[in-house]
Order: sequence, then structure tokens, then C-alpha cells
Amino acid sequence: MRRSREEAAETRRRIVETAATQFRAHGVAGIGIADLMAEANLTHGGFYRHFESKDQLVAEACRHALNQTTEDIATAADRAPDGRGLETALRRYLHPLHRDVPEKGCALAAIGSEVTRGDTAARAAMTEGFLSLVEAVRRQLPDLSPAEAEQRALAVVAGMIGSLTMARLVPDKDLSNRILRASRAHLLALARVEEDPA
Amino acid sequence: MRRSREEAAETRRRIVETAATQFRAHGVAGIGIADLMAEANLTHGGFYRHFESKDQLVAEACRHALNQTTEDIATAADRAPDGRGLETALRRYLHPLHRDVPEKGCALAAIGSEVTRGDTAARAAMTEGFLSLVEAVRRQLPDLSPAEAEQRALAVVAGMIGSLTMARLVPDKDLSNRILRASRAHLLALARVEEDPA
DNA sequence: TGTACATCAGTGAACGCGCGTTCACTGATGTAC
DNA sequence: TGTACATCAGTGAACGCGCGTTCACTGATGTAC
Repeated sequence: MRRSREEAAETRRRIVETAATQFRAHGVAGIGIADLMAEANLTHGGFYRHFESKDQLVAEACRHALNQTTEDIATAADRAPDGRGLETALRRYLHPLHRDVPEKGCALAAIGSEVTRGDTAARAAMTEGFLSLVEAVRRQLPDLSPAEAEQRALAVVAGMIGSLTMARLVPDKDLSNRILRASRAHLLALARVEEDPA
Repeated sequence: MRRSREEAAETRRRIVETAATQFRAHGVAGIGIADLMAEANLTHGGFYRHFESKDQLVAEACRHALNQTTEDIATAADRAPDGRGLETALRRYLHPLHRDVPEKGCALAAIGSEVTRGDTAARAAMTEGFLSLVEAVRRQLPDLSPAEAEQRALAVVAGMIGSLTMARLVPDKDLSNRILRASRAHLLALARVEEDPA
């Protein structure tokens, strides 16, 4: 049953895509290779024709997921009317729809604390995604010095991730919405504080 | 080998304490009942004399861990000189020592995204801890209207949790320190923005 | 206060189960001539 | 362009292992009289 090179490459892509979804939905420890492969309409035995280990797939899935998220946020922000890029990014990231569909959302919020204990490759992939998000936010702060913009972007992105995670954690929908709203408003305010000319 | 009521209660406390440490160190899925009990100098068989299930222990361990964290942060902030409570809380929470010893630190940052997918009791315990932290921060914002202080406290605590989680995720120590420093500075600034009298 | 018995905290073996990974096999694809 | 053979993507059974949970047992504690 050998497949053509194109088919094999397509299969590999499908596994990474499926994994990116499933890891965000259930956590890395919450979904096994067999279930993952079944979700991609394959049997588990073929997995090791494409990947050396589950860890390798985790790293690739993180990279894939964060590429999507970053591109989505960066594109929306860059296309926003002048001076409203950050507002747009915050509204998109800290949105109830993003909270309610973690399997299509930011991997940093979905599995961040778990990957903290993961292997080097996964952490490196997550770090890259984090820095891409930071860069996307930094571009929306043109009135600040580069160093100051970078610092604020770090704080804003960390705040976005924490807020989304907490909004998912609390069972009370009203409180959850208040968390998202509070972070939207105040992270935006944070970016507008005038620079200390010291 | 029956134990006295006091000994049994002490054993139970020791299990919860051990679990609070181990779950934060390895994640809920990363440590099993047998290893947990061994860590508490017990064999795994006795576990079900004290708890109905692992899930029940998870919830109690979360509550225990967050009580410690909240008390630590709240006490430090409340005792700080006038007007420096928030600064004190931020310095303590977003400190390299907190980052480097997750097993003694905030459970929201250590296992927050994992518990998002956990059972109701654990999420309820985590929510209570989150709200206690928010309340501790809110008390440090006496110059704002109650509604505004509550909102900012939500955003600040979410930012603290996200920042600590990201600081642990990135392998680069220098970047990690910059994340902590940026959030310290800018969450503090966030709290000082003047209230919109609208 | 002393005795007889019930209770139950803790032990260690055992349960079924799902995990990541390996492997012999199949048969279509890729390659060498 | 056609043929012979090597390659390898995908299948499904099997591996050893650790998981959460159960259970028969032990013997000290708690209770009833």
C-alpha cells in the first residue's frame, strides 16, 4: 500500500494539523497517538513513518498552531485603520469566540503551562510563536521608542494569554466575560500611557 | 495498623500538601497516585481511605496551594508602606524565585491551562483562588471607584499569571527576565492610569 | 477501670485499561536498466 | 517504453509499562458494657 510522495506529504500535513487541534482541545497528555491517527483517518502503526516520537509531533503541532494564530492576529492588526491595530488585536484575541473554541485558538493559552514541563523542541516552538505575537503587537505601538514598545508588547501579550486562560478556567460565564473585557480595556490603556522620558 | 483519629487527619493533610507540590511540579497528569503516596511515605493502597478519587484530591490540592499563594501575596501587599502594596505584590509574584520554584508557587500559573479541561470541583477551587488574588490586588487600588478597581485588578492578576507562565515557558533566561520585568513595570503603570470620569 | 469486640488506617497484590513504541506484513510507487 | 526489483506508506497485532482503582488482610484504636 505504498503511497506516492505527494500523498505521503499530504498525510504528514494532515497528522500535524489534526494534532494541533487535538492537543489544544485535550492537552498533550490528554490525547494518544492511536486516537490522534484515527482522527486523521489512519491507523496508529503508520505514525512512525512520519515522526520519530510523540514529542517531535508536539513540537511541530505547536509551531503549526501558533503560525495560524499569529498570522490571524498580525493580519487583522496590520489591516486595521491607523492607530487602531492594538485595539483590533485585543478584541480578536480576547473574544468570547476565541475563549469558546480553544482547539482552533492560541496554543500558548491552551497548553502553555503543560509545555513548560515539555521537551526542548516544543518549548522552542512555543517561544517562537510567543515572540511572533509580541512582534505583531509591537508594530502597533509606533509612537514609542523601540525598547519601550518591545517591553510593553511583552507585557501586553503575556496579559492576553493570562486573561484568555483564566476566562476559560472560571465556570461562571459572567465572570469570564468580565475578565476578557477588563483585559481588553486595560491592556489597551497600558499601551497608551505616555512614555517616561527618563 | 489502625491509626488514631489525629494521626489519620495528619496523614490526610500530608497527602494534600504533597499533592499540591507534586501537581505544580509535574502537572496533574504528570504524577500518579502511587508516586504521590510514596512521596508522602505511604503506599498507594491507603489512598482511598482518605479520598474518593484522584479528581477529589486535585481539587483539594488546588485549594490548598492557592490558599498559600494568596495569603503570601495578600499579607506582603497589605503590610507594605502606604501606596506601595501593588508594587510589592507584583515584585513578589513576578520574581525569578517564583518562576524557578513552581512547585511552591501559584497553581494558576503552574497548572491553569490543564485544569481548564479538568472537573468542576477543581475549576471551582481554582476560581476561588483567582478571586482571592484579585481581591488582594483590588485592596491596593484605594483611589479608584470600586467597579474600576475590580476591573483593573482582574486585568492585573490575569497579566501576572500570563507573565509568570510565559517566563517559565521560554528557555532563554534573559528573555524570561525581560518578560517578568516588563509585566512588573507595566501592570504597575496600568493601575496608576487616571480613572476616566465618564 | 477492665475486657471483648467492632472499626478502620495502612499494606501490598491484583484488576482492566490505555499508553508510546515496535514489527512482520501488504501492495502500490519509485528506480534501474 | 517496458520490465524486474527495491522501497516504503500504511495496517493491525503485539510489546512492556504505568495508570486509577479494588480488595483481602493486619493489627492498633475506638467503643460498648
